[in-house]
Amino acid sequence: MEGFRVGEIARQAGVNLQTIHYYERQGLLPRPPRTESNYRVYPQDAVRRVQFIKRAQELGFTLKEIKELLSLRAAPRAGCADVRSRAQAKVQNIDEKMHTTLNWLVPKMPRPPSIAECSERVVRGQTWKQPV
Amino acid sequence: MEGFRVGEIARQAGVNLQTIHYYERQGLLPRPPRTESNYRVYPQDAVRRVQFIKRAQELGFTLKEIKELLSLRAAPRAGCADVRSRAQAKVQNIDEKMHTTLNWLVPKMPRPPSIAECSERVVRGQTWKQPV
DNA sequence: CTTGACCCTATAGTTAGGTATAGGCCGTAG
DNA sequence: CTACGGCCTATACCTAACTATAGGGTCAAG
Repeated sequence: MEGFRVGEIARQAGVNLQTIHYYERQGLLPRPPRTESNYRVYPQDAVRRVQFIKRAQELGFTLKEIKELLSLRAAPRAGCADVRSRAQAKVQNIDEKMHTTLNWLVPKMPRPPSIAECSERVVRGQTWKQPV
Repeated sequence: MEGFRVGEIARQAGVNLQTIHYYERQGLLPRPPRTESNYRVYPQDAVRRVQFIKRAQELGFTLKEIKELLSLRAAPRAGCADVRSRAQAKVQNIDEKMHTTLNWLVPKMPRPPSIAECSERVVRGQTWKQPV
């Protein structure tokens, strides 16, 4: 009655079953206990962990980096600052790239007030009175 | 005397020479004119285009998406709103993921004021009085 | 007591995005 | 003239991150 089987975890997390196995082999998911018949049994918490991996990945973290983040999170209580600073570094990185990229993309804006303001506005989700 | 050869572009953009060829094959870089002896001759503008590709990639765009962005940018003046909205959508996407990811990462914060504020602070690069 | 949905391991194949290599031409400095 | 660096094409190879397949066990329903 306790726990879920691998297919259920995969379904709930929206990934392929083989992906779960793959993450386990790569050390991203702890090896779960098995039933008598050798089936993996996961806590429902596993779904969130897989979802976290997917999100972090879409933020540009590699699986290797995610593994590190997860091990830091797992650390008793130490490493908290590490996790924060790593996440922060990544975010800052993304932010910088976002700005330079937008600065390059948008100079063809209609009467742009200034390239800086232009990308600033894009970042903030604001629009112009005269879209084109 | 006009233009640069492929090696120079690659060097200036900080990528492998073969990468330039690869981008050309994928339609990300226009086929440049050639010399008598069949050497590619690029405008110095090509460097910025390659750098843009790299930055956009690091923002999570695939080469396929970048190709679209570039073609929109190339459009006479139409498509400007498209470029903006695509960049905007991507940025918003990243932003959302950043928040949910951080929300999951940081719950082990020391006396966190609230999970929401916690991740908010991380995003803003603020720290706590008692880091750990 | 067999069928079907599930699980297991192991291995092979796939896609994106490069990177390296082979075999050969250009062009200039010695 | 020949050595050397740079370029050409074509092809092969590589890594990350899956995804599929083969061959076989489990187990509850009919």
